[in-house]
Order: sequence, then C-alpha cells, then structure tokens
Amino acid sequence: MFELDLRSRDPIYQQLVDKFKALIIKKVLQTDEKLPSVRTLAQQMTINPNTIQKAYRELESLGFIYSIKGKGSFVAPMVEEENGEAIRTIKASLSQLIQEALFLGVTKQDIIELIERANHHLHSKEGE
Amino acid sequence: MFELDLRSRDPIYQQLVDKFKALIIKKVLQTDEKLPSVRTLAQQMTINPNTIQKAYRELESLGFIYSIKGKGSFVAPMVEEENGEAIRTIKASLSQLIQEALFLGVTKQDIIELIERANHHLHSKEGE
Amino acid sequence: MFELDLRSRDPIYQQLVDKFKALIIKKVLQTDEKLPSVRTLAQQMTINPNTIQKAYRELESLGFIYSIKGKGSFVAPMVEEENGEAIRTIKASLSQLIQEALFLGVTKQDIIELIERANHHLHSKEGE
Amino acid sequence: MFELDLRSRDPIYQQLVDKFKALIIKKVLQTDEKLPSVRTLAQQMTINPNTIQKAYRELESLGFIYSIKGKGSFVAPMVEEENGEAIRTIKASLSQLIQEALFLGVTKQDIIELIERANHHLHSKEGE
DNA sequence: GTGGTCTAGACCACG
DNA sequence: GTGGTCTAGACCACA
Repeated sequence: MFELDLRSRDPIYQQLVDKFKALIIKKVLQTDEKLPSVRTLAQQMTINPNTIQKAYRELESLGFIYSIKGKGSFVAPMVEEENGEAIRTIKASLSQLIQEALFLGVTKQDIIELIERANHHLHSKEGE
Repeated sequence: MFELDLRSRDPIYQQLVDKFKALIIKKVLQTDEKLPSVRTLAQQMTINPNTIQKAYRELESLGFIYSIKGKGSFVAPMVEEENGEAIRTIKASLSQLIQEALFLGVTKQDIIELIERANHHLHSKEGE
Repeated sequence: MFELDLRSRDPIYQQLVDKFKALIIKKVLQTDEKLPSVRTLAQQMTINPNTIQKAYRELESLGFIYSIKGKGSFVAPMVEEENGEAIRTIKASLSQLIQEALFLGVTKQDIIELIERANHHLHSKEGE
Repeated sequence: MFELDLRSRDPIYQQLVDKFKALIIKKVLQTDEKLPSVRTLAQQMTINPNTIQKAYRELESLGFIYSIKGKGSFVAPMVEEENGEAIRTIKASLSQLIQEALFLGVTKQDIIELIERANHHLHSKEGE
C-alpha cells in the first residue's frame, strides 16, 4: 500500500498517520471507506499490531477516522467548522518552510508550481 | 538573544537549531561570524551545556556552521552546489504541507502572499 | 421509533439501552407496556438480533424491564425502595460532572435551568 | 494517591484520566506542577508503565497536561478560549443525568446542594 | 532518570 | 474477525 522508513527518526506510527492523512486529503480514501484492519495491515507490513493501532488511535483523535469495535475503522466525514486554529498552525509552518526553501535557492515560481500540482491532485478526485 | 519554549513538545536542542537556522537564513548572523560559546550561551539561557553542544553538532552536520577546536563555532558560507538533496527534500515537505493547507481551505493566493512576505524578510537584510 | 448512530464510539446495544431508559423515564413507555419483540425490532432497524437481545438483558438487569418467556418484554413498575444504591451512584456521577461543568464556566444558574427543563419534561407526560 | 477499581468496566487508563482531571479541576494539582513519573506511579500502583503512559498521553491530547522527554509531565495552564464545544457536550450529559436522577427520586434541592458543594470545593483552593 | 517507541503475546467486548 | 486493553520487557532520545 505504501512504504515506511524504519530507519527514520520519526516513529513508525507517525509515518502511518502522515500517510493516511495524505490519502484522506487526496480523497484516495473516501468518507466512510473502510481502512484495512489492524491485524491485516500489521501482517502485510510485518509490523506489530499495537503500532498500527496507535496510528489509528491518533488519526481518530485528529478527527480523520472513526473506529467501531467489532466492525473496523473508517474515514470520517470532513467537518469544515473551526479549522481556524489548524489553519493558523499550518500557515506558520508553511512560512518557515518557504523561507528555508527560498534560502536554499528554490524560486517563487517553483513553489507556485508545487501549489498548482497540489491543487490539481486535490480536485481531480473531487466528483468521483 | 532569543526565546525558548521549555514547555514545547519538541526538544530544546531542536528549537536552538531552528532559531540559529533562521538567524543564518535571515542573515542576522553572517558568514564566518562567531557564534556564542557553548558555556556562555548555556549560562545566559540557564540551559544544560550538553544541550547547546548537541544543537551545535546538529547545525554543523547540516552544513550551517563549522567548528574549530579551541576557537569556537562560526557561520558557514553557503555552498550552492551541495544543495541538490536538501532542495529535493524540502520540496517534498512543501508539497505535502501545501496539499494539507489547501485541503483546510487556505487559498493559492494566501500561500503566494506568504511567499512574498518570506521573500521580503529574506532580502531586507541582503545588502547590510 | 428512534435513531441510532452507527458511527458512535459507544456500542449499539448501549445506545439502545439509553434510548429505552429515556423512553421509560419520560413515560413514553408506561408500566407493563410491551416492548417490541427482539426479531421485529432487529428487522425494523436492520440490526443483529443478538444486539437487541443484549440491550434487553441489560435493561432487565437494571430493573427497567422484565421478560416473560414466550410472551415478551415489558416495562417494569418503579420500586422506590431499591433505588438506594442507584441514587448514590448517580449522585456521585452528578457531582463529578457538575464540578467539571463549573470548571468550564457553566454557571449554577445554567444548571438549575437544566433541572427545570428536565423536571418539565418529566411531568408533562405524568397524567396521560 | 488514589484508588482504582481493577474490576470496573471502564479501563484502568480511563480511570486514571478521570482522577487526574478531577485533581486538576479541583486545583489540587496546580499549573506547571509535576505529576509523578510514569515509572514511579506504575510501581506505586503496581500497574504496567505503558498503562500510565497511555493515561498521560490522553490527558495531554485533552490539554490537561504537557509532557517533556527527559523532564516529566506537568499540569497545563487552562486556556479559557473555545470551550464552546466542551460546554455544549457537558450540558447534554448533565441534562440526561439530571433527568435520570429526578426519575429515581433525587430532588431539585438535592442537586442544588451538590452544586453548592462542588462550587465550594472549586473555589476553596482558588487563591493558594 | 525522564518520557517515547516498539515488540510479543494474552484476553476482553462487540456484532 | 474486529478494535480495545493490558502486561512484560527491551531499547532510544533527552537533559
């Protein structure tokens, strides 16, 4: 399904969270779609089920998925309200990263291109 | 010199690294300028010297500073050629962050504004 | 008859228990009134009969209903004497919840208003 | 420090969360006060450290405490902003519980008494 | 010594 | 079969 870097400094469960967040944001996984079961995924990736569960738990508390005992874990519907804080946070992160990128020689045009591409990915799956 | 958030979830040494990176990027600290000594800084900020040292080591391995035994640590000159990998890395991070931002409702125009502002900050110190 | 939230984190059978408790408390269901049969309800709500049965078992052990083999389940009459423990339990829960509410900024007057409203709901069906 | 019911239906870590929440709300534990270390508490209560950590992690994501690697876990300062949703949630819970209490024979006066007592507990530690 | 991550393996609750 | 909890025990990152 996707790759993990076991040598990375950031923990496996965090990488899982990021991957799933991306998949949900890109609408590859759609609202109410079922995620692979904890055990199945654990087996596929040869990872301990507890680690998967930790990732799922985190995703749940972030509002990206919901889990039901005995049934599975599912993509949560987006709630548009009150993303205010999230937006402020992400803008701050973006600012810092952009500044570093410019410093390294990335041009404004390069970044705009990244935006275009992201925008495209985001909307291509829109109506499906 | 600058502030640290001792309550933050990310480690102190990491905050130090980020602050110094920012100062170097903004040219507040200029090429070959001497950084405060480990001891001095540790005393000023009432922080464990080991923590400072770890930050300096990290900055050195990132190529932002160089250290000379018995003399101190200094801001490294930018080497444009070796940025290839750094640029690829940061572009990947940017892509992901931009996608998430767009998802949350930040507009392309918002991001371009962030770029402008970063650009401004970056060049305002240019000729000093 | 009523709605269930299949996405909720608390189990379906528990939601059923709560709904029935509410209906009995509000006297929508009156003493000795017959509850829908397990099969019927299961079919109506497209839910596993085992789940209904578990809810009924729970309601029975809580003293809200009684079941007669081959006849069905019925709303139990209130027995004032046996409430001692239940009252102690619920007072403890209330205390904790009230404390948390006050902490969050809910006022005494707010809570009294909630009591009034609950009281009203409770007695509006009284004489029917 | 406090008691746990190992037989209870709700998990140990949840009981821990509730206990600490109460202690923080009652100001028994004050802002920036250090909580017992994961290992220490685990040993004292003869509970697995992982379980304690799970409780602390939950408390952190709820905003009641913050944890710093290598230093410990501490009571977080209260942020008054945007408790709106929390208040709505708790009012709903209160309504339901009050209705059930009234049904069981608890009087309005009884509940008001509980409020008084909670209010007293809450403010007695205020200025310390 | 502190919190954080991960594994292995057991048992429970739910549907 | 599903998620959830708990234990035991190991190793890492931080200050």
